[in-house]
Amino acid sequence: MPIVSLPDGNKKIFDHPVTIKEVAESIGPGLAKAALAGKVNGILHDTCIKIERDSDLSIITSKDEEGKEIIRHSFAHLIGHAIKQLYPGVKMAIGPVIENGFYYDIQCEKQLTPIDLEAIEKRMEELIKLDYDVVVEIVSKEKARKVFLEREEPYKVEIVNEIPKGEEIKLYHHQEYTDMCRGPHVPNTRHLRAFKLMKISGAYWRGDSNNVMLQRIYGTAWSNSKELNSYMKMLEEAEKRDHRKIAKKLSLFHTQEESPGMVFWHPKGWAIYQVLEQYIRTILKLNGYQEIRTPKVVDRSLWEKSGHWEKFKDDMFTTTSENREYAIKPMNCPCHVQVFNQGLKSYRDLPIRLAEFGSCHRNEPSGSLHGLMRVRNFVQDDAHIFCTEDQVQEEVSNFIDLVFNVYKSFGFDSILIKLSTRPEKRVGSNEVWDKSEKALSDALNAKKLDWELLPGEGAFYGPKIEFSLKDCLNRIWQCGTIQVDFSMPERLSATYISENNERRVPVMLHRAILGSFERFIGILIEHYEGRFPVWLAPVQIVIMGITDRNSTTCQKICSDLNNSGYRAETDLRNEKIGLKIRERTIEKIPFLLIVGDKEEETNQVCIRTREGQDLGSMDLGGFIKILNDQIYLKGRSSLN
RNA sequence: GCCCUUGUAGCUCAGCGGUAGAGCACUCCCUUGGUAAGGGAGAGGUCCCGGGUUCAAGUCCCGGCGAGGGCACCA
Repeated sequence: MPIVSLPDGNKKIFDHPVTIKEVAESIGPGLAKAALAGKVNGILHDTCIKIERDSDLSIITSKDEEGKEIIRHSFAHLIGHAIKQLYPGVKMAIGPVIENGFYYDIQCEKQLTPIDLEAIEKRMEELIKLDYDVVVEIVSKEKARKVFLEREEPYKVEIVNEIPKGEEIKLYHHQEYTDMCRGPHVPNTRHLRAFKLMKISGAYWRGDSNNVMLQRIYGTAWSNSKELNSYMKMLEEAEKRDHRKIAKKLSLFHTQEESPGMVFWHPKGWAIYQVLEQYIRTILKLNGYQEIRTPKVVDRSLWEKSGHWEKFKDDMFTTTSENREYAIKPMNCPCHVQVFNQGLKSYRDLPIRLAEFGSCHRNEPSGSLHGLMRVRNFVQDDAHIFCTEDQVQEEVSNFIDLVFNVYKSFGFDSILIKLSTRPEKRVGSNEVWDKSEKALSDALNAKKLDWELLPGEGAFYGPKIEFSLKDCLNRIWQCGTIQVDFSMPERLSATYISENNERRVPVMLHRAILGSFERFIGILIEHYEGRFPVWLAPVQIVIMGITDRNSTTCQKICSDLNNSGYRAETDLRNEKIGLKIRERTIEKIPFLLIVGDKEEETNQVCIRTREGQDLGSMDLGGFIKILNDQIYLKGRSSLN
C-alpha cells in the first residue's frame, strides 16, 4: 500500500506497487505523456520503475534541468543506435552529458567526416520518428559482461569489469542497439526532438594521452526547437565576438608563423594595453606595492633551486652563452625573491609587496595556443607579498577588495570565488596548512562572500583562492588568484629577522588581478565586442569636416584634445560625411565630432556617438565634460 | 604533443589537373557633398615552404611549418 507524496503536498494512495508512469497517469494524461523520469526520495529513476513503499516522488519532464540532462543522455545512446546501423564495426566507448549537450567517444576504422556526421544525424532523425520505446533491463555484472562480449564492445567490457561485484547494471535497449548506463533515460524516442550534431574531434580513451585516440562526436540537445535555436543564436553571437576576428578588423594586434603564440601589438591594441597597465600600476601604488623590474634571461641554476627546472624544463625556452645555460623566465617569483634577499630584512619591514609587469615565456604545447587566450609570451600584473604567517589573512582580505574593485571598473559585477586546499602531494606541515587555509577562508567569510571549496586542488606549495568573472554571454573566465607559498622562500633562502632576533622564512603570496594582460584584453574584446568604454578605446574621438574648408578647424580641435591627454584623430578625407560616419561607426569610435561651416561660425562641435545618438552642438568645453564623465566611470554603468 | 580540418590579392572568400578570379580595401581622376556606402579608371598574387606523380600541379600524393576545432597539458 504505497503512499506517494508529490511535491505540491498531495498524497496518492495505492493498494499495489505502482510504476512512476502509472502515478503520472493518475495525476493526468498530459503529465503522463510528458514524464521522462521520476525522482523517488531524491533519486532519479526510469518511469517504468515500480514504487513499492511510501515515497516522495516528483515527475521529471523536459522543463526540469534534470529532464534536459536525461534527454541529452538519451541522445548519446541514439548516436550509438544510428552509428551502428551505418558503420557496424564501430566500438562504443563512453557517451556522457556535457553542458548544453552530449558526446560519444567511439573507435571507428574510417575517419568520420562532416559528411558522415550529416548522415548520422539524418539516421538519428529517422530513428526518432519511429517513436520506439527505450527498454530498460536490470542485469548482473556477469550478464552485462556477456552481452558486451557478444556485441564485441571491448570498451564497454572494460567499464563493466570495473564495476563492483554485486552492483546492478542497467542495460538500455534501443531496438537492436544496447547500451549501458546508470540512467534514467527517456521512455520513448518521441521525447527526443531538438538536437544537432556539432563537430567531430579526437579524444584520448579515458582522457589519458598514453591511450589510443578515439573519435568524439559532439552534439547539442534541448527540450524543444526554441531552446535549440536560442542556443545556436548564442553560438553565433560568441563567434561574432571572437577576439581574433575583431582584432583583425580593428587592427589591434596580429600573430604570424615566425613567432607562434606571441603577439605583435599594433598601435591601437597597444593603446589599450597601456591604459590597462597604467591603471593597474596606479592601483598597486595606492595599495602599498613597489614596482620592480627583473631580468628575463636567468641561469639554469636558479630554476634548479626553485624546483622549476625539474618539473617544467621542457616547457621553458632556453638559451646558451659561453657554456652557460639559461632559461627565459616562465614566471617572476624566483627573481622577486632575489630582490627580497638583497639586504637584511626585519619583521618591521614586512609585509613587502613587490610588483612587476614582467614578460614571461612558456613553451606551451602547439595545440593549446589560442589567440590571446593562451600564448607563449605574456605579461602578468604580477606581485609577491612577503609577510609573516600572521599577516596572511589581512593581506588576503585587502587583496579581495582590490580584485572586486578592479573588476567593477570593467563592468564585471558577477564574480565567482574558489578556494583550493591541500593536495595529497604537498610541502609544509599540517599546522601551517591548517593556518593558511583558515586564513583564506576566514578572509572570505569575513566579507560574507559566497565561495566554492575545491578540496585537494591546491598547489603543492600552498592553498589558493581563484577569482573568475562572468562576461556578457555568461561565460566564465578565471583571472585573479592569490596563492600562499610555503616552499619557494625557503628553497631560495629568503629570511627576515623576527622580534626574537631569529632568522625566519617569510610566507610568500603570489597574486594577480587580471592574470595576463594578453588574455584579459582578449576577454575585454569579446565582452565589449570591440566597443570599448571611452577610457579604454584606442581612439576616443574622430573629428571630421564636412568640406575641405573645415580642415584647419578640425586639426586645431584634434591637437587641443590630444594635448589634453585624450586620444583623438581627424578624418579629413575627400569623402562625404555619410561615409566617414559609417566607417568610423564600424570602427566603434565612441565620439564623432562633425565640423562644418555652421559649427565654425558658432565655435561649436556637433557630436554623434557610435550608437548613432545625436548629442547636438556644443562648445568644446561642454564636450570635454561629457568625455570626462565617461572616462571617470570606466566600464561601470553607473557610479554605484 | 595527439586527432581531424585548413593555408589563393591587404581583408573575406571562389576556383580543385590545362595561361590566376570576385567583393571590399588601395592608387589616380571627377565630385566639396550635413549624419551608416557619390561616380569613373587603375594597380595588385613564388596560390605557406620543400619534395614527388604527370606532357601539364593552387588543384593529386608525401613531409615540414602555421592556423581553426577538440583532446591532453597549463608553474
